Amino acid sequence: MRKFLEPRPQGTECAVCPIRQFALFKVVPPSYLKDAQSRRTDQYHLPARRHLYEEGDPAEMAFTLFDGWVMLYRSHSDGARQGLRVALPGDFLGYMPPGEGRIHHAAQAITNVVVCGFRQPDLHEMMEKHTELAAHITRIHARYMVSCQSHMLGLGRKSAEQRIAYLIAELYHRLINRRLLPADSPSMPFPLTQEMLGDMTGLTPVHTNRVMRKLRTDGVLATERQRLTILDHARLLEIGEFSATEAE
Amino acid sequence: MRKFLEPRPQGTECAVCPIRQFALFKVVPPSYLKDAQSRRTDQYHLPARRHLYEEGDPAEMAFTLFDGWVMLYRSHSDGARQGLRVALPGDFLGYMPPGEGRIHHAAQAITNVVVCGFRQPDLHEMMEKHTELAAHITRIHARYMVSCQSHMLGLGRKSAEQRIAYLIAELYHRLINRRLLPADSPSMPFPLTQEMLGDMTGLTPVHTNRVMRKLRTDGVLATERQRLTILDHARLLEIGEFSATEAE
DNA sequence: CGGGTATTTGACGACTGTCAACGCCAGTGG
DNA sequence: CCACTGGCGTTGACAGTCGTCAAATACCCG
Repeated sequence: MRKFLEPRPQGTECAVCPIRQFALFKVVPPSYLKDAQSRRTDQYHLPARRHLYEEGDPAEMAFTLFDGWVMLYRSHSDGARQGLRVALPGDFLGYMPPGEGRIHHAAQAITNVVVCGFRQPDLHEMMEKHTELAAHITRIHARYMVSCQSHMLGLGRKSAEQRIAYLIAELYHRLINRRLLPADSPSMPFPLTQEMLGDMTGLTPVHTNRVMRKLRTDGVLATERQRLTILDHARLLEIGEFSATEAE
Repeated sequence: MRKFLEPRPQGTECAVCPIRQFALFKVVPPSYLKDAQSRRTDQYHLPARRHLYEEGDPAEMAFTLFDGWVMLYRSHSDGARQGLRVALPGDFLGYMPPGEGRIHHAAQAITNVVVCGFRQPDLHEMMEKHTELAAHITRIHARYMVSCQSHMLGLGRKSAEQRIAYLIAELYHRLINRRLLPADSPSMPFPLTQEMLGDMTGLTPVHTNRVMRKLRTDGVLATERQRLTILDHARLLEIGEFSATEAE
């Protein structure tokens, strides 16, 4: 285990998002769970802003995110970051198939984070023994791919306002679908800084701010510290062209 | 088989790119090949500009591309298309894991195309029997994901010129890596219209044209009908920030 | 030769980026 | 308790890349 991953201290639960399901194992029969348990490392804690891994790191470990939010991104030569995905509790990060040496993106903790780590070779071995696991990882990847493609459509063809509205709507519905937020809650935890919002949407922090102001003055949403309230849900979906059926 | 897929007439081989390997099966032991052969449909021919499938189609079939180029894209509400990937011979298209009802992108033939189709349920069944196949599809997906992420970095953070240079360099190196083009060939088949180039890079056809003109007058490349010659390979990679190691 | 498609070019405008400055707030240390 | 500091959010002025609109030219195929 990397040295910056330390056992989680008592009483430091992440307030943002407690997890209630663990994506990697929920479809695996209980008999395999023992195998899995014996191979996984303990839960580890990573403070906000630290990296779980960086671009070019050897692909040693994959992680299930138990608690907290993580941003996956790639860097441009001028230092700008392009966000690839906001990982929420239950997400599976950093997996690479056998033979791939290095990971091509970075993962940075947005909040304090709890992960469960697996060694990649152990995962590959388990996948060979348990086809359900292989099928499940394939399914997870296919879903990521679809959301990745929606994201590409946004980056290439949508306006700044549409991209931001889409991202907020997507996060909101993913939280609800995972039971990390009550289905009727108008407000949600929102630990992203405006700079990170810009990273995800391919915008500069300054322009992100302008768009957020517009969404606020238009009465679409309101922000408090680390929280976001959706005032006009229908309009948010309409602006972002997000349909509630497409969230994972 | 869909009605628009017709058996390929004699003597209509696609001149652009003959295939020499079939990605889906090259790692599957010969004993499984018989199983695969018995399940796949025949080879089918699709003329340029026709769709293999469209957004929202039920996910019945997946395809291995034998010959020709295919563009995968998603559409924006205003009708603009965002290209997701240019599929080359050997690529695997349209696969969805079990339980997914509909495909979320469209696939349009750029050139005349030959594909080999598989019914999705057959694929799912085969994957359960043959873990190598499941692992291989996972590997294919992971690779697609990485190139998808490079594409996102480009859409979000690179200039028009960088995106176009990157795309051309990527296509060139993918053709070479698949032995569809001699390693030292300075020129390549290039059946994309400038409009499709713009679709792939998130630009308008007009601006695509301006960038292509600049690349031409700067002596980086030259175009003839359906062909593209790279005059200054080093500079093309430099502009696009493409490193030859990242092509599939 | 004719009609449709693709490419090319110019003028203009808008969306978004850049640069710079200021305010707010939380945490820190005196 | 208060000054200090650093991070984040906010705002304005200005610039530039890229999109829009329109039209002319070149090219392909029947």
